[in-house]
Amino acid sequence: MDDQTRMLAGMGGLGGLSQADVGDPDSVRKQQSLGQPQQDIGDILQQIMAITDESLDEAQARKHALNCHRMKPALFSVLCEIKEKTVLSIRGVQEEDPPDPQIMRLDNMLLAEGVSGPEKGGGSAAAAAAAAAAGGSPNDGSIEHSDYRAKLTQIRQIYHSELEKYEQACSEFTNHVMNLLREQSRTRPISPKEIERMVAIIHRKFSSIQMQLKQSTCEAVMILRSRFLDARRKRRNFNKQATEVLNEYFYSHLSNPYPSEEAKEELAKKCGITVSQVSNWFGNKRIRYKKNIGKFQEEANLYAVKTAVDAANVSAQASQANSPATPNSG
DNA sequence: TGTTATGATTTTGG
DNA sequence: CCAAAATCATAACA
Repeated sequence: MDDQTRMLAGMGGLGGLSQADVGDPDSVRKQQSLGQPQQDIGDILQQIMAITDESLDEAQARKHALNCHRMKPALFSVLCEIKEKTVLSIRGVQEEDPPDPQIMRLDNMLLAEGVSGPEKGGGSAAAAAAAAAAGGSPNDGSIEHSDYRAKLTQIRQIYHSELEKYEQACSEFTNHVMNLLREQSRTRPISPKEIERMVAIIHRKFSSIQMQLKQSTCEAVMILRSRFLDARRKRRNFNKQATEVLNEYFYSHLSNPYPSEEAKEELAKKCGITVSQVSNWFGNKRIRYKKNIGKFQEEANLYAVKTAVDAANVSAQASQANSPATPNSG
């Protein structure tokens, strides 16, 4: 709380309280009568200086007395004027918060990752978009994906609750300070403009804390992302039956091994893999077959006889309807 | 432990 | 945007 006291102390030096001298018609009348006031002011100043030497109780009583002094409003307005001239002109220039590029970047990233954006629906859409952007193909419905989304949701919840806490603390503190200043503005010159400035300072402080939160959230998302990508990179061979189905299709369509979207979907269903995995497989197969036909000759023959056998079986089964004596080989 | 096979990702070209 | 080609990373194997 050192900061707080320092900030509050720093406030004292600025501004004039306009309503203090406007509101009191006495101050005008008193200022007009010369001679007497000069002595009064000297008197007041002397008493103010003397306060520091007195005990707390005495000082308190004296302060109250000074507050009620008939010359107080006049002195007050003079102080305001002086402060206005000396300090405000210097400070008034470098105002207006420049939008921090750092925090803008963090904001954008959190938005892009679906952390700070709209809840649930939009969030998962953004996550899917992020996943799609990370890899060429969206891997639909995989275990890792839902895992990733669950973790992201967790991060989002933590982020939002922390953010809320900070915002609440900020507004509480701001209110506290504002009340304090308003209270003090009765005894020392504090302009509303200055209270505003004070609030801005507090908000800046809190937003720097928020930036830390955003930064660590970003880091967490990045780590999660990289782990997610690593997990996706982990290769698991397709089962034997799946590769068989794929190879069968490939070698029986060797002249044009480009399955249509529907064919891909069917193959995917048969093999228990995704459509993009089917596409990957055919992409890899085409290029690798083309690169070294010799190496795949054996395989090609194998599947050629396989399909031939299948065809034979089919025709056999067809003929079985006519003559049920035909035996099938295993 | 080195090599190959293979699924996934990235880069490139139309 | 799609497919080829290159490349990466790991499973499977010798």
